[in-house]
Amino acid sequence: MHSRTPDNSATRLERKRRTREALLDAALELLEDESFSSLSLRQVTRAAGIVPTAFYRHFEDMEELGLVLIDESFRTLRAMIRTARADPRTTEHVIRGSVEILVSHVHEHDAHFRFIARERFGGVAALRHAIRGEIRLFASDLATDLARFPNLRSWSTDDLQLLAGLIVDTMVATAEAILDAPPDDPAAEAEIVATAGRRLRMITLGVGGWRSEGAGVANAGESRP
Amino acid sequence: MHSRTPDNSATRLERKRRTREALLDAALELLEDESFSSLSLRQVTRAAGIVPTAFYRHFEDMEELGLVLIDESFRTLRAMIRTARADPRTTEHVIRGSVEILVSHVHEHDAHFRFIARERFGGVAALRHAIRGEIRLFASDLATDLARFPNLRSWSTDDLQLLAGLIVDTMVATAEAILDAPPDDPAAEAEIVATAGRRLRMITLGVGGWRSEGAGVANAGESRP
DNA sequence: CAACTCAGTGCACAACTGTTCACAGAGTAC
DNA sequence: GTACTCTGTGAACAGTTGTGCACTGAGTTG
Repeated sequence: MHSRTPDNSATRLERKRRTREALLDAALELLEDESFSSLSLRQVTRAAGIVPTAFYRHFEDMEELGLVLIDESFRTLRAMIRTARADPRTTEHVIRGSVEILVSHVHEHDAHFRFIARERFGGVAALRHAIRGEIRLFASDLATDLARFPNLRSWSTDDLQLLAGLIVDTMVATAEAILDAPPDDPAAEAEIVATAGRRLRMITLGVGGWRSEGAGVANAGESRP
Repeated sequence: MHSRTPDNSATRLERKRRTREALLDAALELLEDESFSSLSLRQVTRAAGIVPTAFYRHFEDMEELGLVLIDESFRTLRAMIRTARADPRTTEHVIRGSVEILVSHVHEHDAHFRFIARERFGGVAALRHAIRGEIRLFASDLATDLARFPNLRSWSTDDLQLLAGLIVDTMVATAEAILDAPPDDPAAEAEIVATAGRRLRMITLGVGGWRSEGAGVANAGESRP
């Protein structure tokens, strides 16, 4: 072991990782004011403190950087929901907990969430599709989790997907509302949170009376002609 | 009235109106592929067939053009919903009719809706706020309409707003899903429509068992501490 | 018919964009 | 210690952007 880079081992890769992160951070911050498609490579490198051409040492494209940002964002989101499901007792508990965790995480990673909300239907097709795929996956995960609740155990997977989709959409709308609310206005935010909770409760009330079209009667009006 | 421009009266203003419309149309078409903030004045004028500087004869700004587009879009939306409420018998009728009308109008004015969906959380603050205001107003209108239903007559305005918001959000999500679906794929779209109907039905089922926090018990957990 | 209005033109400018290329110099490998 | 690797540099390119300015010429007006 003559000179196996004894203690400052990752010095080179570490430096690279750091400027890469600087690029991502700079982009994320710039994206609070404008949308991705209008964000230029030069702006990002300028904010990151490197020369434009050095960008290509880390990403082939601005699009590639955008996809990495999406991946980052949903990684935190996934961590969030895992916490929310750690202690699932009743639906009421889950509702209250989910909303709380959603809110706190939106605040903690607000730049990421703002980026996601903005690009969900933004100008860059690749980002749109990536985000849409992640949300779909998210709803799918929720559906399998919902299957564990006693009062939903008899539901068809189709109905569970329906319910999960409705819940996820409500959560997405809530997150978007929080991001759009005036910052440092606890009253406005409290109302959003309260509304989110009531909405979810209203939805779960519908669950009690729900009877699937595909189960009880015939499968009427569904994609099967 | 010696020469009150007898029959070709609006020739001049008409020509102006026409190129103005050409600008708006060109912008709308370009906006199908990219977001507003990345759309340049020159692109629009190029597509409209005029020279860049002539743009200023019609709009002071690109932003002003954007706001006009939003106004246009919601004008058609408003016309739509007026039709949907023309014959309100039962909630079931209203649901089915609303979804149908929404779908047909999204198709008819898909460029407008795509623009709205894209800029709802896009990079330009002025457009975001304008759209958000219009949607809020939309939900408000729906709430007053809901008040006419027998089974909702006893509801508080707060609860009606809640319900209306939930419905509008679901409709918005549906419209966005339709726009994002592969075009000319009737199966995918039929599924979206079916899901929308089922979601709305699930929500209205919740209505039956709903008991307002502010009415029956105390106003628990609301913004009043 | 002469005078005027004004939508659209054409040129110019400085600023910014993405990407190329040869090159520096610190970090690493042997 | 020498040779190599590779992140970041700096100049240069062709292209695009928004906007100012003096203009043309058709449409309108009295």
